[in-house]
Amino acid sequence: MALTISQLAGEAGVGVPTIRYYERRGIVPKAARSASGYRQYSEDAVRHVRFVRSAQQLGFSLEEIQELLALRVDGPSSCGAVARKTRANIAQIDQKLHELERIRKALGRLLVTCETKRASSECPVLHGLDGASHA
Amino acid sequence: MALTISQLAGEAGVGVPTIRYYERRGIVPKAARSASGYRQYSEDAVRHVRFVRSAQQLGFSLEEIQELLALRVDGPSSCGAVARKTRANIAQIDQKLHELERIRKALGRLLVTCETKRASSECPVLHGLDGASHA
DNA sequence: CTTGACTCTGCACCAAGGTGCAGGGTTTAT
DNA sequence: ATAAACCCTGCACCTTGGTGCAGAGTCAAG
Repeated sequence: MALTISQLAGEAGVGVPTIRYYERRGIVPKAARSASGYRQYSEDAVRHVRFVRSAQQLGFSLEEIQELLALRVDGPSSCGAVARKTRANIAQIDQKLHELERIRKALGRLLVTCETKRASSECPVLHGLDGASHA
Repeated sequence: MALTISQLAGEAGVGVPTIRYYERRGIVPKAARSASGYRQYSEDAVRHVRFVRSAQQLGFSLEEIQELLALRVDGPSSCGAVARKTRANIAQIDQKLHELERIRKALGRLLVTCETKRASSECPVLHGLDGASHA
């Protein structure tokens, strides 16, 4: 027996409009319709939407996920392509990690200044920010 | 002598519309005007905009920057408040770091599977994503 | 005194991933 | 049989940090 859109949404952990949005975007195939025009889904659809959410949690954009799904249709022959995309994503994440660490260090330095030079007339954090563009 | 908006933008390393946008948002005070209605800026404005850019680079949103600027007006007495905000930002960044590391590990695991089990009929990356929501 | 570069205002638009609403039809439970 | 809860479509709107454009006025150089 088929699932309604809200059942699918519930199973997959997303909102109802999100499913319709995915369908419009082509991320999920167009659903079959009942006589009265209601969308009907199989268990496969649940797995499909869960796949999308999982990939999103791993930092893939919807556009990238669409590409991954297209590769999946091509079968195991495209495994190498998927691996390549995954490696590219890892590289992107590493870059974000470095950037965040840079920021963290800069903020940490500001805090240390703040605690050691509390007596000065200017707040060292705000003062430090004035010239931080060279960081 | 006063700076024009494009001179300010050039000095501060932003675009001209960005300055007007900051003014609309209240992130930069309303500029004085010449007889013909042109905005006039002092060197202080350059420092002000640079402050905004620096804080942005440190991961503060424009809304947070607005709060920081408001604190600055209150003088050094609010240094503690600034430090508190900075600490909150560091905590937020640490959370992002953990999240990215979690993602990185998951992607790395998928890749390893991909390389060791290449022979299987399903691409392990795509297969792995199906259930990755429990990660 | 004209030409080109600059400025003004207000409005619309962009990414990304949705969310919300109006106005109508359907299904389910009581 | 009727009310609640669900579904449909299409459209507008939200976030954040801007960007682009049209139409009009202004400033500096030649």
